[in-house]
Amino acid sequence: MEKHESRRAKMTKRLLHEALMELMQEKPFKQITIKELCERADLNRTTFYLHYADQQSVLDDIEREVKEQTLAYIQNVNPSAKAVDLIEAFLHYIQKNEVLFRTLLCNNNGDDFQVELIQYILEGIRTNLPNYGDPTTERYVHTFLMHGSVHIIIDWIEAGFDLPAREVAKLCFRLCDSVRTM
Amino acid sequence: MEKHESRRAKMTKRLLHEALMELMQEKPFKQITIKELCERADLNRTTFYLHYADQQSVLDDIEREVKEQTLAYIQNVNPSAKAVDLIEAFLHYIQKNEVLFRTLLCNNNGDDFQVELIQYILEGIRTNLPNYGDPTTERYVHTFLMHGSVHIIIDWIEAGFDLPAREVAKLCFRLCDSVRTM
DNA sequence: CATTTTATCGACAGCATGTTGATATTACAA
DNA sequence: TTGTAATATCAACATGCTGTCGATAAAATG
Repeated sequence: MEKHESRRAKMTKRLLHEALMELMQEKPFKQITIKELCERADLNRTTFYLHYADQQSVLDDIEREVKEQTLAYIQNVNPSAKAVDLIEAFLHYIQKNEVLFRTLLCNNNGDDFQVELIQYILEGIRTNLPNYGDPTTERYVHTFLMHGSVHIIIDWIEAGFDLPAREVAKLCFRLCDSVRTM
Repeated sequence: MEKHESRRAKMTKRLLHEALMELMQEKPFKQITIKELCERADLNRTTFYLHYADQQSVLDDIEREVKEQTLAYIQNVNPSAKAVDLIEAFLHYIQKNEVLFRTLLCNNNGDDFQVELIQYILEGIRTNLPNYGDPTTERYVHTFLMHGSVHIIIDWIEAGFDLPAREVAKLCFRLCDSVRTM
């Protein structure tokens, strides 16, 4: 009775995850009701409450999984690779899971997943940041670089990958570098 | 009968605006109900539906007003001022209306007001952007600079204005400039 | 097979929603 | 000032989603 709590339960959660992702491609997250989510997942509404409190909890769960899987993917890349190569690997991973990332990143669901994910990834990659002596200035520069990079990636997804991943990775790298040597 | 549709109506809308801003300082926008909003504004719920369809419409109205007023303020600054001075004027305006901007900018209400406002303002100010020949690259650089600047400003508000407005303006300007000469 | 977990079902009260019709109040204009 | 149109109020109603309950059925484990 250690793991069999997770035989059917995992399947149920998976059904809810898939149903939510489907619905999020059809309408804004705020408009999705629990009732509707259960109908799509073909589950009784009572069952929902055995696993989640509300829609946001389901989304949180999905986002947590995606973060973990993405980081795992990046870490499997040759760890001696340069920063720009790691960014490129990240972008390739996004391309391979286009619908997933488009759904999660390319609209404002009211949470901070956009920044959280990419910050999570980019901070693992983090190249040396500029050192201005003043920690306040450094904090602002860091904010600037992070959010700038985040939105390049989001725009890239929204534009249907109109540049090769390598070009985007190089551009991000150059932009951050130009600030470092400012 | 041309403008008297707006004598009491304007007041009603103003009450709703104020009530919403109050509530948004107390809880996330998503949790605010129409019923609650009307109670706070001391208005009958039926009256609400004479003016707005839902909470988001009220917020849209507020955001539109703030955009207009902010732009008007910026445009009253000496138009021969340098870009960095216009940015500084913008930041001073934010400081003078701290609660307002903190409420509207410093949480994810699920709309795109953050970017819209600041992009709206900064594009009026727009200093020459780098010219790379390639319009796609230019678009990405523009995205990078805009969102980077937006979030410096948001962080600055959240940090309780821990730098003088002039310093933040200069920092934004320098960061954008370092990219232009990249 | 027996036990525990998980899923289903029907039902329920609670609450916010959006609308309606009747009525009162307000603002403006003649 | 008074009449008229616009607004605001009020009570009421049907509707839909919510969260919870108890009882039951199905499924997984050992």
